[in-house]
Formats: sequence, structure tokens, C-alpha cells
Amino acid sequence: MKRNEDLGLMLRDSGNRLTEPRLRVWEVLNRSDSHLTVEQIVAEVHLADPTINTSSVYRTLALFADLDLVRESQLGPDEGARWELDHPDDHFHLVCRSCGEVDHHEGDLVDQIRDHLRSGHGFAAEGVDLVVTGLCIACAER
Amino acid sequence: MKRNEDLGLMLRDSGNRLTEPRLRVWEVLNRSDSHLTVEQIVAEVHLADPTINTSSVYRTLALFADLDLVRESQLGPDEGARWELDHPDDHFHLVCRSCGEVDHHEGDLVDQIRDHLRSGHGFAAEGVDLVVTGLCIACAER
DNA sequence: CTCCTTGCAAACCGTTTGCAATCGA
DNA sequence: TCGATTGCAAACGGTTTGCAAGGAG
Repeated sequence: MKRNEDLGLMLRDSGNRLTEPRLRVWEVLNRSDSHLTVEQIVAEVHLADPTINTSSVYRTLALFADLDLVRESQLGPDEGARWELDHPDDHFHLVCRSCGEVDHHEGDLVDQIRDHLRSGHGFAAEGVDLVVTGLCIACAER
Repeated sequence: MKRNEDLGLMLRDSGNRLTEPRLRVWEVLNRSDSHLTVEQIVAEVHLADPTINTSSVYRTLALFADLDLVRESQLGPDEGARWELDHPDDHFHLVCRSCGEVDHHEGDLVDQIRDHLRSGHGFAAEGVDLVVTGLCIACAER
């Protein structure tokens, strides 16, 4: 498991320790293609070790976010926060309102948006957070 | 105040009553160019009538949202929800990380995104929620 | 006169925190 | 060993809810 060794390194490099809760949360985030709520993460973690406390999961997610290992995202008002591995490339979220599926999408769209804002309006875009709801291909065909 | 008469009509049309709290919240939302937190709305409302209860403001906002008069938006994780008048045209948010200013921005960018997703990926976009953080012109020049 | 709406206070619920015990390095 | 980290339980804070009094139509 190369990724788990990596976690140990990344933690120690930043003066933190590799522990059960941290390892389990890391495994869950890597296994799933994510967009998990804290509740889902806790449930998954508990399959491996039911003694791990919810507050440790929160603390772990906060630590990982500090280290830029994960990212918190808001898929809509009313929706709770969701967590995903931090992705170096620009991407955005497509949320299907029929099947509820959430997809990443990569591509140059985010760059196009940045360019549009810089040249058109002089706004120096840094973070671009794009959440699109609609119908995915599968549901549109049904 | 044409808009306030309108509120009475819209409420009565939908089987609701025009009341103090509803009128005051409506005035605040129309006066400001919005993106107000509930806390800010309550503070403004209290200038006109300090006896109006916070829970009434919540209930009013929920009602207005049902009637599609206002919209709740999330400008970032960690940020609380913000409310604005529902705007028929597509628009998105530019949040300056230096001065904290939040601007609407209108234009065809949202349509471009929709087109891109339909032609490129077969995704039928309905809601497009775009929040961009960065530096506004004023702060970039400083 | 009805019954919708409000103010009030308590309940809610996801998240955070203080603390003593535990565990990693 | 020894401080970082954990589990536990209590605290927190924004939002929601039950209820009796008040007010719109």
C-alpha cells in the first residue's frame, strides 16, 4: 500500500504521528471516489474499527485539510459538508438531481473561467468553485 | 413603494398574510444589494422593529424561498449561509479575499458553461452555482 | 370570528472542546 | 520517557419546533 506509507511520511514530515484513526480515515477517502459526508466516513471507519470516536474523525479531517491532503466542499445549501481527496488539477462537480450521483469533472473549463474573468473584468481568480446540478446522461436517457 | 405592494399581492396570491416581520425582511433584502447573513438581516430588521423575533426571520426566509422570492447561497465551507433576492438572470459570485466584498456578476459565462457541458459531456445542466474567490480590481492594484 | 402567524423558550443536531488516560516515536 | 492524540461527555451555536397569545382578513 504505497499510499498508506506516504501518509506516514507526510504526517511525520509535518511533526504529526501516524495513528489508527488517521490511517482508517485515509483508507476510506482513498478507497471511495469520495464526496463523503462525515457521517459516511464514520460509518466506513467503524467497519474497520468501531471504537474510533467521531470527534477523532473530525480532528483528523481538520488536520488533513491543514496539510492540504483533503478538501471540504459544499454541494448546496441544505446539504451537509462533504470531503474529498485534494486534487491538484482543477475540477468541478456535477450533481445529478435524479440519481444523486456526484461526479468530478476535469478539463479546461475552469481555466476558461479564469481567463474570462481576468481579461473581461480584471478579477484575479484564485479559487473556482463550480457546482452544477442537472441530469446526467444516464438519467436523461431514461 | 411599488415593491412592497407587490409583496402583499404575492403573499395573498399564495394564501399567506402580509405581516410586520415579512414586510421588514422584504425591505431589508430590497434595500441592500444583499448577500446578507441571517445575523445581518436580523440586525437590520431590528433597526425598524426590535421586537421581531429571530425565529420569525428564519420562518420568513423559508417562506420567501418557497415562493422563489429569495435564494440561499453558500459562499464557501466555513461561511454561514447568505440570502439574496432571487435574480431571474444567471449570475455568479465573485468573492474578494482581501476586502471581503461580494459581487454579483452577470453575463453569458453561465450559459457558456451550460453549453460546454451539454455539447461536451451530455450533462443537462439546470442549476449552475459558481463561486470564485480571488482579488478584485481595487485590491489587485494596491 | 377564524385560524394563520408570532414571540418565547426549549429542543435539536452537527461540530467543537476540556480533560484524564493512552499510545507513538 | 513524554508530549501528541484519543475517547468520552459536556458544551456550543445556528436553526427549528411546540405552544399559547395575538393579529390579519
